[in-house]
Amino acid sequence: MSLIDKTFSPADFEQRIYARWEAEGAFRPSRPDAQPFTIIIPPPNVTGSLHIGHALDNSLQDVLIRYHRLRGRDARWVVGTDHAGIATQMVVERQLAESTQGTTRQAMGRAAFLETVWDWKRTSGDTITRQLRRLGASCDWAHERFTMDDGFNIAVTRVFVQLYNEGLLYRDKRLVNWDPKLKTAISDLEVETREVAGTFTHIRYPLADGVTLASGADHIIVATTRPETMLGDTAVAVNAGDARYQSVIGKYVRLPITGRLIPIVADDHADPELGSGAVKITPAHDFNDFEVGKRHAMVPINIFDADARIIAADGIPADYVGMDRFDARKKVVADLDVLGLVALIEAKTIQMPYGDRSGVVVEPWLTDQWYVNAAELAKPAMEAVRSGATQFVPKTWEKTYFNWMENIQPWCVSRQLWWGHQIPAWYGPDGQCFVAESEADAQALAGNLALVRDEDVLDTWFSSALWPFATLGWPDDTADLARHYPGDVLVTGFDIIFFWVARMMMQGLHFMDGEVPFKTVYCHGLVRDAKGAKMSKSKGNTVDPLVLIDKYGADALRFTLTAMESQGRDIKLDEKRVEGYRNFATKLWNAARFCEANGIAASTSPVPPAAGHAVNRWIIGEVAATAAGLDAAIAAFRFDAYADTIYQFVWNRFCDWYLELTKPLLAEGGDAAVAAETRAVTGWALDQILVMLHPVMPFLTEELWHKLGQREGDLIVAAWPDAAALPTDATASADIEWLIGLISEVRSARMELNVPPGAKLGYSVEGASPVVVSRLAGHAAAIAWLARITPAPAPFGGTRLQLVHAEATYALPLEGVIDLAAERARLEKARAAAEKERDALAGRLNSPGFVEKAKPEAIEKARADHEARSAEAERLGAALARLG
RNA sequence: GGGCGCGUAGCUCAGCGGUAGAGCACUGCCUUCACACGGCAGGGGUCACAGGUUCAAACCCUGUCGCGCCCA
Repeated sequence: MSLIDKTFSPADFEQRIYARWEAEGAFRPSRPDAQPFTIIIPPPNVTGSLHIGHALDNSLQDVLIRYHRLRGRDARWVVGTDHAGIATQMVVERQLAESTQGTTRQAMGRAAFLETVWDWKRTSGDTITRQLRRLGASCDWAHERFTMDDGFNIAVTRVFVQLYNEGLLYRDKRLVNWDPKLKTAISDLEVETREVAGTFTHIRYPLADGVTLASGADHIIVATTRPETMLGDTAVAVNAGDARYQSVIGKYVRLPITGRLIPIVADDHADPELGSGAVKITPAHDFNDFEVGKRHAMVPINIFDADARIIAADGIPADYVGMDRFDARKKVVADLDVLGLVALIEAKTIQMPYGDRSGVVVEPWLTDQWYVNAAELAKPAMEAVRSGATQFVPKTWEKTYFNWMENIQPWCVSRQLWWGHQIPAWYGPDGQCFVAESEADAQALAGNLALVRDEDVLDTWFSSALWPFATLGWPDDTADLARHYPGDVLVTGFDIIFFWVARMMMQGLHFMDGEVPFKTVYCHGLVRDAKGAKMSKSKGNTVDPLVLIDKYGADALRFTLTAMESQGRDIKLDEKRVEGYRNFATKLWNAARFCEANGIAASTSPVPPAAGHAVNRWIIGEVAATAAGLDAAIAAFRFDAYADTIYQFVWNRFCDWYLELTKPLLAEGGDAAVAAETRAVTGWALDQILVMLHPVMPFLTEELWHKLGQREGDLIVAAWPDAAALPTDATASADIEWLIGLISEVRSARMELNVPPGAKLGYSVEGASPVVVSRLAGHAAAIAWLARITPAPAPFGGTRLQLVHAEATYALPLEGVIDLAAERARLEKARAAAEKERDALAGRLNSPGFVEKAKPEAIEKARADHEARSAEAERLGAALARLG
């Protein structure tokens, strides 16, 4: 047995312990007959590093995995990383730009660029997985996956081809959100709408052919936040019911600058209440206008290239061509102004779409892209949640899920990037499309046509959506799949319900014969700084979990995040909390040192030792209650309750009372049998603490587990206490609660009267029931040790400290130094409190309706409490009377 | 505009129908033979506001005010 060091220093053992667990395969012990418990990790970006959000997400998952592993289940935490298409490609491109050569991917070519990304993945790809190990995450590393490994590539291709053949995935020309910086299409979800200060430009469009409005005006005023798009206008729309414009429907306006004639059409999109009631229609660059254009069979006029620069479209003057969209905007307004056509420019807060990765304004742009029929796939995904096959925790997120799913749009899955799964589609010379799992298969479909493969790759989330089954070997029919699909719980942030959770639901149900990918989705909140601000690098308020781990230990960080996780609410992380839980770890460490120094060692059995002494019987019952509380917390996904329950037990019960109450029992000269029993029970209880705390503080508990004695195996695979099977003793419990109450009363009274802490006093007791008399005798040593009072029968009266506890009155002589006024004040205060409660209870008992309508337990309790408070008030009154 | 959530001790949060809780912070005492990253004791809350339901409301219902998030 090794001695427990005087100082608790987590850095000394955390990494050593983790390495041993991993080397021994402890994260996934062979349990072929056990019920599986499966969690799939939200795969972190392969080139990322661990941020505090990961720390939270993975701490919670590890708590669940370790708990169920301790409960004997075949716990498997499926792990791996995501290739993170756009994010990774951006990182590598930035590096290329900043490198000495200052090159670009276009200059390198696709093959060379991809080789560079793979190199980067190989060199930095294990950063995050190393950091997850520092956190203590007990993942199944032996089967680590990557969304671009060979097996995953097969799965992605299979899914793409099958969805295509089922008509659920198709190529279409429609407006997409185009990111002119990244030069790729992005999905609706990757667009974030921001409110920015902009302008609303009112433009006069001259009516052609001499027609006029009802007002006599020779022009129509339209207003726009994006004047440059007028170069691509194909119509002006007015509402059919708008009297102002009746006369011009079907007529034309002469579009300024371009000189084109465009029709005035009637369409409900034009709202008479808004602005002039007339709107310009640019089908190629506005989602609403695109729909208007379709209704009126207009041919959209695209005015931008991929960089959002003006192209030589119909009627656009040559001096505009090649101009950036924002420069073009200024020029359009200037040119219109020269023509006298700018009616008004007003400042206005406008909603602008931005690319979430690039941060530039997204352009609606007409291109050919691949789409998934999400609305169709969403049907079973919604039904699965409605039926309860998959449940969200907290339940409120189900509403969010339904709300989005019910309004789901076609999912644009093609990206004009290089890093990712290249789309398995080939084109013939005339654009004929062949979708197949391999070029050979495509060629077989195409016959003799020369084929060219689609250049684009798939949205990263397309592959992430397959994570719950592709990681388990799909499309092969594997044993892993049979055993671990569906997963038990998915733990993730609410912010990726749409991106990821919903899509896993859709793909999982579709490709796994209607089986959901997971039974429960636990959504946690965001980690914010201590003041509640969102953490961001630009604000400089980020907290690096590894810095906290270095400073306080991984266990303290894990405990903090677990304790602060109360069902989905955002976490405001204050380093003081981490410090506090490090102190808790230290407390337990020192308690274990104390045990070791007192000859208390590892217990040999999960069954509690036979115990006769009340304090020992009591602590065994307390362990049972704690285990039951922890079981309930896990069942309800109350991580905060889990942390709180074990914290209170360890510190406020085990350390503060049990270890203190048993000190006299272990003292020299005591009953050897009782001492032996106490050592055995203490060792057992400490073992149970280590087991019960292990899911949250795995390193510290494993270290102590071995320091306390020879073990057959590691704590990580030890046995969780069976709460229902542990003996509880109500009598012993009442006994010890009485004892704790008495000691607390005595201490409190001593403090209030400034009795020197070390002073030992005698006491007399009056009104003690036989039970109390026997308890006073039985616990005399503990009372002497902790309350510093010993029996010294003496007549009541005179200058004594008096206190009332459990219907008995105790009197402690103070050798004449008692401050009578202070003692009187103390007793008065206690009596007033007792009387106040007594009266409140009487009021309730006498109030009409209470006795007739309240629950019997409530009435019973009120009566008992009333009686106790009355008796207490009387005894305190008697004590006051004796003071004189 | 639609939806969701939150306003409880100085701070961060539990509690969600039967006498207001925790951690931190604060005050006092204690270098007592596990622990000063500690021990013991203590102060501090008209549970945002206004109505309603109930024998009983921090808790349920309605409304108001304030704050946050998501979607359009």
